[in-house]
Amino acid sequence: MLTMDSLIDYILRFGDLNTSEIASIKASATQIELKKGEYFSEAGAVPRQVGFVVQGVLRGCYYNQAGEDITRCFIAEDSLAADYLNLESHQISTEYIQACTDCKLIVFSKAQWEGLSHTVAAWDTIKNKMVQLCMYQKSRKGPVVSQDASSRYLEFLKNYPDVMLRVPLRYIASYLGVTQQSLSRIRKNIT
Amino acid sequence: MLTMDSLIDYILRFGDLNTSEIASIKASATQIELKKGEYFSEAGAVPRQVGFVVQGVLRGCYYNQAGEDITRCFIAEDSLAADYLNLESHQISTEYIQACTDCKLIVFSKAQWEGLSHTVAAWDTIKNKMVQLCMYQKSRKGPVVSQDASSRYLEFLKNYPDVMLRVPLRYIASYLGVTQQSLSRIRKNIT
DNA sequence: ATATTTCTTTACCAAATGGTAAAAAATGCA
DNA sequence: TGCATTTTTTACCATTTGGTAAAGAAATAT
Repeated sequence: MLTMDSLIDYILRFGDLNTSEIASIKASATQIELKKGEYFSEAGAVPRQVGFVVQGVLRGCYYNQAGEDITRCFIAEDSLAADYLNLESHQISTEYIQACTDCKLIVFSKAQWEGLSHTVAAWDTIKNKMVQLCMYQKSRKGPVVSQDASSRYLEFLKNYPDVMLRVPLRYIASYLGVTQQSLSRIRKNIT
Repeated sequence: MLTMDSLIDYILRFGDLNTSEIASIKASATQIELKKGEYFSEAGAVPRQVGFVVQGVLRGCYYNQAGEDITRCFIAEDSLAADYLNLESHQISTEYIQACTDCKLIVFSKAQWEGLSHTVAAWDTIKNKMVQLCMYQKSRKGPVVSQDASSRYLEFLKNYPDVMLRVPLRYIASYLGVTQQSLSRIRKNIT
């Protein structure tokens, strides 16, 4: 289970684990693959699982009032794909998580994810730190409303240089809050 | 100490407290007042305290690369005024927290805030839940880059109806990512 | 390989927003 | 109250962005 190692490395950034704890984490998880376009989780349902991205890029997205498909965030390697908050609160999720490329994920069911607190001493602390870092990064790396479209695009290139090359431009356009025509124009002017 | 009660009520939303725990929380805190325009915390320094807003409105803000004063968030009654993440990580804060109106706050020094884990059993859990809710609300109630300026303004009115009436329009303008002239025009067109 | 589909760019004009300036209104202070 | 300061509105024009349409490029499937 070599790919599990990237998950363990990730978790070790948030707290220590002994050998048996590492084993129980590995035993709780399963690996899955998603084809480009497939959904990891869907709006309208209570979230049932937490994923860790081993390979590929996903996006969190929803349909706005006008029915447009809006990308709220990108999720690439070495980060969590989950609706953290609605997972704990058992509330219905308001957004989809969709694979932008073929993906490999390590997946925990909700019960497995939360059950780890029985076998991993610091699990609650680790879990909290992970969720907080995810939320923090999203807010810090995300587009800022007070910047104009060009600046938001340049920031995006800095924060997600690899994502840029791997997902369709229209996803990036809605993420940055511009039409794809505008984004195309902006790219032209910058080059 | 009647005003302490609003703080205790707030904390009780995140976990249970017994009588002695309530007493130790009250004993750790002090009350302060801020005049309109005064700063609760400043950029460039490691955050030293956590505040709970009893009365008034504050804003989190920073100067962007062009030197413009940008409001990133509003903090009104019954919420926490703090740079949560840099508080724990001991990192230098990148933004100010400034009183938009005369304010009454209940304040914990960093040592007091963290020391409560010794006297309040569920303190770490409570603290984490509070921080997560704050981050979540900011992301959910904040302006969305994919909406146009009018929609962002209308959303703001829904989410912060009282703040609208208590802070200068220019703070709201930078929060919504428009000039105050544009916001003035938008308000005119809506009425 | 060819056809089909999807994605990206370009063009045109309308609409929204920014920048500068100044007037009007509201607020605070002596 | 009257004066000074701050805040908000209005106006003008330049710039940016959106909407519609279509062409070109790239990816995918047959």
